[in-house]
Amino acid sequence: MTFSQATSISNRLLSSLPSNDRDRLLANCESVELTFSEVLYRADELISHVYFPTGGFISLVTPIDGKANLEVGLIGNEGMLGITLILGVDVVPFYALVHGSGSALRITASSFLRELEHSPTLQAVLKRYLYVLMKQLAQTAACTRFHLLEARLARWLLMTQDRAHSDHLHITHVFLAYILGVRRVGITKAANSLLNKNLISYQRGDIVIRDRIGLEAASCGCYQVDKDTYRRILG
Amino acid sequence: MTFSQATSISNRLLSSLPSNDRDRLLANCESVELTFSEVLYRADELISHVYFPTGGFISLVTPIDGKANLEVGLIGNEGMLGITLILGVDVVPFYALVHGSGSALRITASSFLRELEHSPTLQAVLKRYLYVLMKQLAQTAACTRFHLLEARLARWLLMTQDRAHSDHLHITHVFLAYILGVRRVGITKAANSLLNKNLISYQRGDIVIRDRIGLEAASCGCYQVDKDTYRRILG
DNA sequence: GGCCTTATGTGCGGTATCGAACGGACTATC
DNA sequence: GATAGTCCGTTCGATACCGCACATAAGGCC
Repeated sequence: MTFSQATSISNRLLSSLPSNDRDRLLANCESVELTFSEVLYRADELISHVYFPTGGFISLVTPIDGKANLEVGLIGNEGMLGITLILGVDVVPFYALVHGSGSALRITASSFLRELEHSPTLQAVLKRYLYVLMKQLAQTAACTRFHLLEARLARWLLMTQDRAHSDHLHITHVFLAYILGVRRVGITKAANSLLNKNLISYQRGDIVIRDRIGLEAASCGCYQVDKDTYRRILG
Repeated sequence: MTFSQATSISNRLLSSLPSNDRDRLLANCESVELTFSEVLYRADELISHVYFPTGGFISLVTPIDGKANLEVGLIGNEGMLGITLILGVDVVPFYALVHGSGSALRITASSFLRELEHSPTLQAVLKRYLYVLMKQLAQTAACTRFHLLEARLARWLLMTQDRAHSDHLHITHVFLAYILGVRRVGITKAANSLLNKNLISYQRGDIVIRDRIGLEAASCGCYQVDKDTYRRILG
C-alpha cells in the first residue's frame, strides 16, 4: 500500500468506497502537490490524469469570446477532476486551475478507466458526484445572473473555506475578479463591504474569514443549496 | 413494431442507435403529444418517464430564491429528457417545461433502465449526450453573464428554430422574459431592435424568423459553440 | 535606503438592466 | 357590441455594474 489511511481518507469520494476497491485504486495513484495558479487542464485537450484533491482545490473555468472567463465549478476533497471520463469522453470540457495549493492523488486516465471497469461501486459514486456537479453548474448559472456581487463573493469564500479547510485563504482581488467574471474594482468594493461588516479581513492576497455565520447570512442561498444537494445525493 | 421508421428516425439520439437496439427501445415507448406550457418534471420529484422529443421541445429551468427562474438547457429532437437516470439518480434536477408543442416518445424509467442494461451502445450515446448537455450548461452560464440581452435573445431564437424545425415560433414576450431571466420590458426592447433590423417579425405570441443569417450575426457566438460541441461529440 | 513589482483604493462618466406603473391594441366570450 | 383578458409599447427614476485612469501602499530585491 503506497498511501496511508490518513491520506486516503481525506478525499471524500475515495473514502466512501469499500476498502478493497479503494485500495486497488490507491495502489495506482501517485501523490502530487498542486501549486497555486497551476493549469491542470486546458479546454479541448485530452485528459491524461484524473485528480482527487486531498488538500488543494481546483476551479473549473469556462472561457468566453476569448477574453472573459467564468468559474463554473469548484473541486476540493469532496470531488474529483476529470469526471467526464466516466462518460466515455476524454476531452477536457473546462479549464482547470489550481486555486488552493495542497496535495492531491492522481491516476492516469487509462488506469482510472481500468479501475472503473473493476469497481461498480466506484462507478456508482462517481456518477452521483457528476449529478451533483451538474446541479452546481446550473445553480452557479442562476446565481451569477441574479445575485449581487457581494453575496456571490461571500458564497465563494464559504465554498472555498470548506475546501481549503482553513480560515486563511490565499487569493488576490485580481484572481477573484477573474473567477467571478467582474472587474477587480468590483471585488474591492464588495470585499470592503464585507470588511466593514467585520466578516472578513484581508491584506495583500491573504483573506481571513472572521465571522463564518455572518458570512453565511451575507451570502446568497446558493451556498446552502449546493451543500444540501451534495448531502442528499452523496451524503 | 409499434412505430414507423419515420417516427423513430426523428429523434437523433435514437436514430444513431443500431437498428436492433433501437427497435427494442421503441417497442417499449409510447408516443405522446407535448402541449405548450405543460410541466413534465418538477424539481426534486422522482423521474417517472424519460422523453425523446421528436417534434416538440422542452426547456430545463432552474428556479432560484423561489421567485426568479432561468433556463439552463433546451431539449429537442437532438436530445432527451431524463438523462440523469443514467447516473443512477432518479431525482429530477431541473424543472422541465414544454415550450414547443409536438410529439415525443416516452418510456417509463424502469423500462428505460432495463433497456440501458441491454444496450451498451445506448449507454455510450447517452453518456456522450450528457457531456454535451454539461458543456451547454456552462456555456449558458457564461453567456447569461456576459452577453447583451439582444444577442442572447437571438441565440435563443436560433436554438429554438432548430428544435422547432420551423420559422414560426409560438412564444410570448412574457415567456421569453421568464426563460431568459429578465423583465418583459427588456424582451420588448430587444425584440423590437431585432424587428427594426428586419431579422424577425412578431405579433401577439407568434414570432417569425425572417433572416436567419442576419440573426446569427446578431446573436452571440454561443449558438455556434453549442452546435460545434454537439457535432464534435455526437456528430 | 532606493527601486520595482504587486496589491489595493478612488474617482468619473457611461450603460444595461431593474421595478413599477400606465396606455393601447388585439382577441375571445358572451 | 360591450366586457374582460392577453399581449405589447413606453416612460420614469434607480442602481449595479462597466471601462478607464490614476493614486496609494506594502513587500521584495539590489
